[in-house]
Amino acid sequence: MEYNFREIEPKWQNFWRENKTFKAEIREDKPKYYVLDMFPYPSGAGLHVGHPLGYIASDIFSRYKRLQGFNVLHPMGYDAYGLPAEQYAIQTGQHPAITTENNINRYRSQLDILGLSYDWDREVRTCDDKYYKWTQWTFLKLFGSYYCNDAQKARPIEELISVFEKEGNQNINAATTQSEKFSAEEWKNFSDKEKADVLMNYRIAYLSDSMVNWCSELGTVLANDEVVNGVSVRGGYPVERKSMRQWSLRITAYAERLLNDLDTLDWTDSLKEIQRNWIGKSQGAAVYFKLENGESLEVFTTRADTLFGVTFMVLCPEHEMITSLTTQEQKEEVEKYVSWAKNRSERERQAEVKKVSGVFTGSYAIHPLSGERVPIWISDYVLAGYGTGAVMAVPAHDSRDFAFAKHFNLPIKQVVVPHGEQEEDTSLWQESKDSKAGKVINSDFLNGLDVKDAIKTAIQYIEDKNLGYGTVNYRLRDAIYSRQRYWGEPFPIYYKDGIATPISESELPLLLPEVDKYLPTESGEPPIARAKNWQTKDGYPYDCNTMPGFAGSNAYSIRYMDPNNTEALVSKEANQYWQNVDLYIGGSEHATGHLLYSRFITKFLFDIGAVCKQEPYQKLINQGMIQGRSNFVYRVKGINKFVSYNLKGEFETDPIHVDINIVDNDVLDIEKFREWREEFKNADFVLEDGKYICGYEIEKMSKSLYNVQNPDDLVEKYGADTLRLYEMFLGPLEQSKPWDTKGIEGVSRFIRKFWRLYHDKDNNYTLSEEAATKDELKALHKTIKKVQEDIERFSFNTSISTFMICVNELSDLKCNKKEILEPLCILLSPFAPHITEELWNLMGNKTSISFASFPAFDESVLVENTFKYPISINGKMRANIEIALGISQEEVEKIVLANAEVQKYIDGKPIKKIIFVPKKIVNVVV
RNA sequence: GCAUCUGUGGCGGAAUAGGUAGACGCGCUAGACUCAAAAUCUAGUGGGGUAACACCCGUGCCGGUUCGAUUCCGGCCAGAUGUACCA
Repeated sequence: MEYNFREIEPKWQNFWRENKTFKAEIREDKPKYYVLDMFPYPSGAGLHVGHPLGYIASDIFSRYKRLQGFNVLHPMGYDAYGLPAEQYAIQTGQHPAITTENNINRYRSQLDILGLSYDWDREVRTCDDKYYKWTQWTFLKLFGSYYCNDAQKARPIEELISVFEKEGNQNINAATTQSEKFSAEEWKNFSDKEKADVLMNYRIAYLSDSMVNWCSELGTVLANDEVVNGVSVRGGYPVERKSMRQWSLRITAYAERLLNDLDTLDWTDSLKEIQRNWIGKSQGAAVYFKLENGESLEVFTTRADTLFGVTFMVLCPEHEMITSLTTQEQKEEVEKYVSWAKNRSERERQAEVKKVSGVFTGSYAIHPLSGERVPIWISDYVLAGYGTGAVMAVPAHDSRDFAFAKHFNLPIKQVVVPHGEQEEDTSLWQESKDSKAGKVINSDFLNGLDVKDAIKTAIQYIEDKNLGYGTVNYRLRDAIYSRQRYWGEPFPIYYKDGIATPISESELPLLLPEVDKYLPTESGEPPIARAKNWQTKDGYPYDCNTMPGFAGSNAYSIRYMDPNNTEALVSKEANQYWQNVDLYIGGSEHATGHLLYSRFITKFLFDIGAVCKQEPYQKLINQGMIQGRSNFVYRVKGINKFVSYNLKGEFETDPIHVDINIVDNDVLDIEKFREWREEFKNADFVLEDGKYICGYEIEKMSKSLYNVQNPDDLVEKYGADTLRLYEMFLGPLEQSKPWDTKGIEGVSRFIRKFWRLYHDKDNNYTLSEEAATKDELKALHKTIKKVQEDIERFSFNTSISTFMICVNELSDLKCNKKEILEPLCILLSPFAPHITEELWNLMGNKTSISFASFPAFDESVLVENTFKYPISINGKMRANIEIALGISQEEVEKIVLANAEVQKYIDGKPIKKIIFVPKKIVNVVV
C-alpha cells in the first residue's frame, strides 16, 4: 500500500472545516497579512483547470505567511450578479437567484476539494441583500457628494449648497458639467427642479443625457470597457451610439489621483501602463477661435506650436454649434451628413476609420494669431467625447488632418522643419510630418524656436492675450453606471415630481423586486418596471435601472474585513487592523474595468472617511491564462474513415475536434471514440504503429472545442496535492501557457517518493530520533533557503524543483531522521497541505500544521572551508581548483598558476591580467 | 499605428548580483527486478566530432560594452496581450 490520498485528503479537509482552522480574527499581537483572489462569477460551466491557478498560488502564499506568524485574512466569495443567469432566466423562466445559487454550490464543492485555506465565515455574495445594502449605501454617498478641485477630494453636496446660497457658483472650483454661472440671488430664485438640475451637474453619481453604447440585443447600455471593436464583450452583439438619460460616475474627477498613485503600487509595469493609457493624460492648450457671427469656438490642442499651420477647423457631427454655423447654401448637405454620421453603428465607424468623409459648413473662423479666415468643416473623425469636440486642423503635421485636406483639396502649410531637413513643397507630400522634434518656420514670433520651446511660448502668448489657456485633457470618460437589466442592484432613488431623490440610509437595502418576466416592458422600460408597487410608500416611483456588473466588486475587498457588520460597510476597528489587500491575485483582463473602478471607489471612500487607505490593492499579480490544448482526428472527405496524424498527407481530410478526455498523450482511445458519438460507431481507422495519433492545437479552453480539463477528474485520479503542485510546476505564474497533462506523473511520483521517506517498505511509519548527518542537514537547509527565496518572488515552479532535488538526495542518503523530515514537512505544507498534515499528525503533533513556524535556516550548516573555483583562461572555462576560503588574492593566484591544467592552457604565454572574483571565478588573461 | 511583455534542447521550463547555459520535470534510449506487465531503481539524453577523450558550435537575428553577455546597451525580426481617428 502506498500513499492513499483518497482517504487522507477528505479527512483533513473535514478537520479544517470543523476546527475552523483558517478563521481570521483581529489579533493585536500578530501582524496582519491580507491575501485576496479576484472572486469569480459563478457560471454554469463550473471551474476548469485555469481557474484554480491563481487560487492555488494565493493559498500557498497565505499558508506560507501563516507559518511565518502572520495573522492572515484569506477570504472568498462570489460576484453573483451578471448577464448569463439573467439570459438563462429569460429563456427558461427560472429565477436568476436559483441559477446563481446552484452554480455557487457547484463552485464551492469544486473549490473545497482543492484544500484551499479560506475563511468561509467571511464569504460575500454580491446579490445578497446584506451585501448589496452597502453597494447601495456607497451609491448614496456618491450621489450626496461633489468633487472639490481645490481640496482634491470629495465633499458633501450640502457644503456646495451653502456656498451657492452665499455667493452662487462664481468661485467654485469643482468637477462639473455646469457651465452657466449664477449668483446667490439667482440661486435663491431657482425652482426646486432647477436647483436639482444644477446640483446634478456637480454630484459624483449623476443623471445626464449622454451618448452611450447601446446594445439592442442585450437591451442595455454598456461601459466603454465592456465594448471591444464595436461589439459587446459579452455575446459579441453590435453596439451603437445613442443619447439616453443615464446614471454616471464622475471618475474623471479622480483621473489625476488615479494616475499619480499608480507610482505607489507594487504592480507590474505593463498593467500600470494599461491604466495610464486608459486615463490618457495629455497636456496642451485650449484656444478660442472667434467666429464671424461673433460667437467663439474652443478647441483643444497638444501642439500649440503649430497654430500658424492651421488651414481649417473641424467639428464633430454632434457639435452643438453646427446649426448656428451652417449657412443657408450648405444647410441641406450638412443635415444629410450629420444624420448619416449619427446613424452609423459603432462598428461601421471603426471599420471604416481610414475612409475620409465630411462636409463644409459654409462658415469661417478668424485665426486668433494671423487673423486669416479659416473654413469650418464637419467630420466624424473628430470625436464628440474628447476635448471640446472640435479641432484646429494642421494638415502638414497631423496625419488625420492631412488625409482630410488631401481628400477635400484644402491648403497644407508647413510650419515645422524636422532637424536636418529643409522646407518643402507640401503639394508633393504623400504624408504629413507628425514628428515632435524640429524647428518652427512660417510662424511669426515662433520662428526659429524648437518645437518644445515653441509650445511653451505659444501657450504663454495666448494666455497673455486672453486667446486661450494651458490645460490638460484626459481620455478617461465618466463611467455609465445604469443598466436596463433585472439581475443587479436597484438604485436607491425615487422620483418626486420628476426630481431624483435618494431614499434614506435607514431604508436600505432597497430589495430587488420580483417580476413575472425578465424582459423589458411593452413600453420599453427596464424589466424592474414590471414589478408591482415599485414605488415608495407615498407612491413615488423608484428608479427602474440596475447597477452594472462592476458595482458589486468595487468595495468587496473592504467588506471582507467586516462582512457581517449591519451598521457600517466596515467598522473603524476592522479597517484600521486589516488596512488593505497586501496581495491580490487575478487576471489582467480587469485592468481597465474592475481594477480602475475599485481604485476610484476606494479613493472616494477614503475622502469621506469610511476607509483609511487610498489604494485597495498594494501588490497585484496577474496569473497567466491557461489555454486549452485541443486534439483533432482527421476524417477522410466523404467517408467515415479516420487517418492518424502523420499519415493524413496521403488523404484529403477534415480535422474534427475530439474530446481530450478520450485521448491520452495524443493517442486516441479508439473504443471510447466509437462510443463517444453515434456517428463514429462504425468508423474505420488508418493507424500508424498500431496507434491512432491525434493532432493538436492551442486554443481557448471552451466546452465547444472539447478541450476543457476539469479539475475534479484530476483530483479523483491523482489527488489534490498533486494537482496543486502540478499547476504550479507548469511554469511561471504570470505567463500564459497551454494546459497539458503530460507532466503530472512527475509530481505524482514526487508525492509518493516524499511519502516513502517517512515509511518503510510495508508502508509503516518509521522515523528515527537519531541525530542527522552533515550531508542530511545540508540537503535540508539548502532547501529551506532556496524555497523561501522562491516563495518570496512567487517562483513556485522552481521551489517545487528544489523539493524534488531534496527528496532525491534524502532518498539516496536513506534518511529517515525526524530532525530532517519534520522541518521538511512543514516547508512543503503550503504546497501540499493534505499529505503534510497527515505526516505531521503521524509524527505525534496534535495541532494543525498551520500554526507551526517556518523552519529556520541555519547558514552554518552550509558553510564550507574550501571553495571550488572555476578557472577561465581568456574568458573560457578551463579548470576547477579547490581552494581554502579566506586566503588572500595573491595566494589564490599562485595556486592557480601552479596548476598543471592551467599551465597547459597558458602554454608559456605572458600573463597580462588576473581577475579574481571572490567565491565566483578566477580569470587569467594571456 | 502606438504601448507593454516574451523569444533558451523533442516538450514545459531553470540560471536570484555579468561568472562552468540547459537545473527540475516530461518524453525518449538502454539496463536491473519480473514468466510477463505495471510500479520501482540505475545509466544516458543540445548539435557536430571521437573507439573514448580532446576539441568545435550553440540562448530569435545583427552590432556594441566587457577578461567574460541568456543576462547590460543600440538596431532589426517574430509571437502574445492591451489599445486605437484621443487632436
